[in-house]
Amino acid sequence: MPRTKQFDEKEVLNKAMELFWERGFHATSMQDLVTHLGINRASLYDTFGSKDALFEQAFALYRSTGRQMLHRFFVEKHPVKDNFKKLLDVAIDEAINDPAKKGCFVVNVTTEMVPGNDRLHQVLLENKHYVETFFREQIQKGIAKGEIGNHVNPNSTAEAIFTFYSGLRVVAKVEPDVEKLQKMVRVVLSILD
Amino acid sequence: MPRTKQFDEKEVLNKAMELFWERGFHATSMQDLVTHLGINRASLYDTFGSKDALFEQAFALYRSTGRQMLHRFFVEKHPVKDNFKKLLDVAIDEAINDPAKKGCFVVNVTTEMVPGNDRLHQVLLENKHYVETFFREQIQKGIAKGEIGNHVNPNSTAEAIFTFYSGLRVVAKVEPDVEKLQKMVRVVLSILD
DNA sequence: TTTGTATCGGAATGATTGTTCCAAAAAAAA
DNA sequence: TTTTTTTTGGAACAATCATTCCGATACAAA
Repeated sequence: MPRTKQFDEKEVLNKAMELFWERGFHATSMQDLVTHLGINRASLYDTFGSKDALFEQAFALYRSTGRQMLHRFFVEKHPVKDNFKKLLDVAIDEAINDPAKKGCFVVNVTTEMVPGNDRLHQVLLENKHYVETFFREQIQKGIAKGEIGNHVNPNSTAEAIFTFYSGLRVVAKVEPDVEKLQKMVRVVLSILD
Repeated sequence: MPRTKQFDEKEVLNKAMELFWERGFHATSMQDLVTHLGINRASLYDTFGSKDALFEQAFALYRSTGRQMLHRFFVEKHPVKDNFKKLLDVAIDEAINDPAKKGCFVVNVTTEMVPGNDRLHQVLLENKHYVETFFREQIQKGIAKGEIGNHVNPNSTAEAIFTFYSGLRVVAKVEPDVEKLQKMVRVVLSILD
């Protein structure tokens, strides 16, 4: 009986994610969204609820796809350090090739919404622990395989890489210089030696 | 002849800096500023011009005091690595002891205003080069004094520390855990060995 | 004390904010 | 074709946005 939706919900959410990612929560108005998503105001509210709810869903989509990519990078048979290098190299490529200079949505949300939004703060904390745990496990595998010396502290090193990664996505916004960034990554990854 | 100002301009600018630093540009309204600074709306516009101009002045104040602190940390007679450690330790202390969790104003401005504000982007680029140059010079001094091995690349290592520092101030917003942060710093500073 | 000028408090501006509402349109089922 | 349900377009909402304006106030020089 109901009329069919004239737009693809996932497609629209993707566009909303891009806009929030680029401009942030406060600098993106519902009018901007209506214009860029190409759907009606009422449809936007009917489908996603509110600006806050839409933002939350857009951010959830980003983290979800981010985790999928993360797992895709870490190929079991490759040396662990190579996998980390790949992860950082892709971050550099993204920074260089994105004319919009969006950076990392997670980092952007951290600096914009903490303090002020406890709900998102908790999401960010969970995300941090998830990624750090993943990194730690990878380092432990590397140690077990003999690729990484057992003098390396898996916990602190995982946290260090997570932190450096966050910083990389900030500074790459300011100066997206491939060579500088790559040389820098090489220096930092020496903590795995 | 003119009536004397009933407020200290520097004091007011400091309060404006704190508010912008904590909430960011877009989430801080002129009404918020009028309320928190304790001065009149008209006085605010008469003294600082506009919201944009006030923000720019507040951000300039932050960078100015930041540079002063930077130079104060690096005591010539101390080992260079100790000076870097002190810099990062103070960043940790600030993160732990600031209940407002403001983070770093420079990082916040980077993620909020780039892309979108070319003027601030240029300021951020200049700031990056300034700090990186300072770091590089310190590392070169360390090498000259024999404290740091000459296999260390001053340029890339300076950039790496700048990047890690930026990341530190992001993740410390999410999880201000002293011990974790300190252990992490120790790991990263091993790139100077 | 008078005069001239800048500050002050607060109202008023027009634009934009997020959100709601409603009549019209459209599509699937009867 | 008729009925039913939802989407759609756009107007309308009150609140808030940055900014301006003005009469009243207050202070320093004359």
